Amino acid sequence: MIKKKLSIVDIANKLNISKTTVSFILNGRAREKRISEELVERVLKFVKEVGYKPNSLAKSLRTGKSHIIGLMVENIADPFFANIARYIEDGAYKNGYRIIYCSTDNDADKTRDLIGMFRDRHVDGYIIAPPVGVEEDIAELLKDDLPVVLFDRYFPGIDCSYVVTDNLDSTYTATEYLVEQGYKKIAFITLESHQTQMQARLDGYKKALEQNNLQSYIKEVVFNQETKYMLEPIADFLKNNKDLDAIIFGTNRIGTCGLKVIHNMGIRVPDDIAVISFDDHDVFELYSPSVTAIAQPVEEIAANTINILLSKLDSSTPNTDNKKVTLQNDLIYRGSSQVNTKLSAVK
Amino acid sequence: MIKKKLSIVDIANKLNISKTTVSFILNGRAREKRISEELVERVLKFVKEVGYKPNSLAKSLRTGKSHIIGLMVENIADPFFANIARYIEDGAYKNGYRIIYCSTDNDADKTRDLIGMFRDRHVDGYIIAPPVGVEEDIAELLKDDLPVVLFDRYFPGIDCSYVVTDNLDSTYTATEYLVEQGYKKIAFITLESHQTQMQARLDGYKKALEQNNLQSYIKEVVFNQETKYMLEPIADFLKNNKDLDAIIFGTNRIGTCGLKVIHNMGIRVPDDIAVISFDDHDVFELYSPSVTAIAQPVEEIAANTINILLSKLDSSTPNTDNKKVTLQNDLIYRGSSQVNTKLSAVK
DNA sequence: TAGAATCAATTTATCGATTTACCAATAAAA
DNA sequence: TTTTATTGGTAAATCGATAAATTGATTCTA
Repeated sequence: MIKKKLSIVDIANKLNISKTTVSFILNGRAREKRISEELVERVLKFVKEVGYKPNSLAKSLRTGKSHIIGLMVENIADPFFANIARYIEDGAYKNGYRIIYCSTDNDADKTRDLIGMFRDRHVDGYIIAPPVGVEEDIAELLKDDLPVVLFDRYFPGIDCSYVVTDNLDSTYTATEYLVEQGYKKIAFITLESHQTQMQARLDGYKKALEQNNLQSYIKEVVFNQETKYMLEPIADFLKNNKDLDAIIFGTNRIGTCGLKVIHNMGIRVPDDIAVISFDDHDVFELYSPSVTAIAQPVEEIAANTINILLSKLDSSTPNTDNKKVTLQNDLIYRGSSQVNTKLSAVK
Repeated sequence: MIKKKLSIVDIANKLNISKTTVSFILNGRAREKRISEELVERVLKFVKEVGYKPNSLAKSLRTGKSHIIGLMVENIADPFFANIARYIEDGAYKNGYRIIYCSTDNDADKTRDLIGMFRDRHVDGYIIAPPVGVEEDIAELLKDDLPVVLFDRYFPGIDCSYVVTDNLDSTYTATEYLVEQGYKKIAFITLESHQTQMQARLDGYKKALEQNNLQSYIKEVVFNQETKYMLEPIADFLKNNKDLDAIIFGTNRIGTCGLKVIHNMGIRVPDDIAVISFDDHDVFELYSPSVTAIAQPVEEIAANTINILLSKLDSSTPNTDNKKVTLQNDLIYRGSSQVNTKLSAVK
């Protein structure tokens, strides 16, 4: 007894009226089209009764709007992106939009392919944490007047809305903080990457060291999904630089990997070595003693991103300039009695 | 110079042939429809040249297939679900399917709404970690012959494919393990939930205690997105049960929350209290000393789930019976020299 | 009183594909 | 010679919605 799905034509036939009338009523254009109250009610009642729902594919084909937002993150399994995905989902959902997501793995070719797939599915808007190498593809989207918001990183040469954090200032402040505490041999262990946010983090570190005439110790690790392949190079680096007294990790992933190495090598934090990591994570809070972290305002990032996109999608708002938002990170001091401080206040 | 997207009609016109012919050629039905080699080549060449891609909305409307899979998890920000989402995405992607996801928050009403939304978007298949209360909605999907695979939990009364893990055996073995070590006052702190997997975890704990004539200490915490609201009840429970010598946590979330409380209260693990948590997490590995965990085979769960769904979607495979898979969890012994063991080997 | 405006819908076109049904010309079979 | 098959396609129907153009009846205006 499979009840075939009803179409608008079925509704119209059952009520002996035209499907257009039904369409107008269902789209709230009854008054505008001067359709009698009585008929409106009759239709609405019947529609509710039989549980009719318009086929959104057909609707999308005709209107060109899919009410779907394409979300491209580096890796949905990464807690930073997973959390952002959740907040974005909530914001979108409340406004009648759905999310179709995918992970780019920072692979430009894969990303290009995914953008193409989003395009031919006619997503209404794009939220992208873009890998290096897709500048032209983003530019293409913009040229075709499609709503795009980048986050986490951006392309300096492209005029596009984005939401990022003050990466450079954060690592600068964190490094300065370590210097003030008397640390001299401070390493920066990060992922090998040419993305703006990763470069900025590195630059902040370099800037602080230069200003203090300290030597830099930089290790760039190649990303790998398999944790063991990330542990080895970190372990090697630490073995070859036994005199380090502090480390800053460039991402949460490298930070947890680094802690595993430190843990395995029996190095004590902060007695043997001080540690600060970019991105906050339960691990940093629970590690003994807990680890100071540069916490990105995940909820704010997501809220800004989705709101900018929604306002672009809202045809009633005039097509204003692209919004470029830089949010402040929180340096969460741990392992001492200090109070957390907005980085601005530290500067 | 925005180039309007080409349609199949444009292609046909430019080549002075019928759109039907173009369609046949593009869908690989040229031979079947006896279209000349020469024309096939001419069309394919031209299509590639102008970069024409069929509008997948129109295609979906006509064929009824969207090549989209709907994925409903409890919360995409939870590392367990985020990881599964990632593996499922990969499996789907390789087979030409895309994922549209949403978080149910274990809310039956929200889930019902989301199922409805997936339906009218004509997703080809459903992957759902269902909350209690949507039995009828799942049954409805099945009645309409839509491909559904549940995971993480299932409904005993409904004949539907699912992939779960041996929750009962896992907590049973974990509890037995603690008893063998000489622990007597073992608590089970879990989320308040009537889902099958949570009940099974609780049952495993109870079973082991009963067999050993030990008293049970059970605390069920109400889930809350805000961490602080989960810390309080756990802290209260621990304060009121100061003589506990071991705790088993029912999920990774409650486990990390529990560790935070333990950490804050200055309780030492395992000197003051032994800890085992369901689900593995970096936190458990890095906590000092590290925490024994019941690791669910995330990749296997995802692989089984997506494969079962894909085989349902593959019309060439006959519509076989529903597959009901129970995978084994890994008890990862930490904080001692023991080797990890498949639970089966322990039994 | 002819023409315009209003009312309350309806008819028809359209979005961009797939699919069914058909066709004209030639070759092979009966 | 008539019938049937094969070749190489095409025209039209269809999926389920929205949008534009149209309609016939009534009422208002000059």
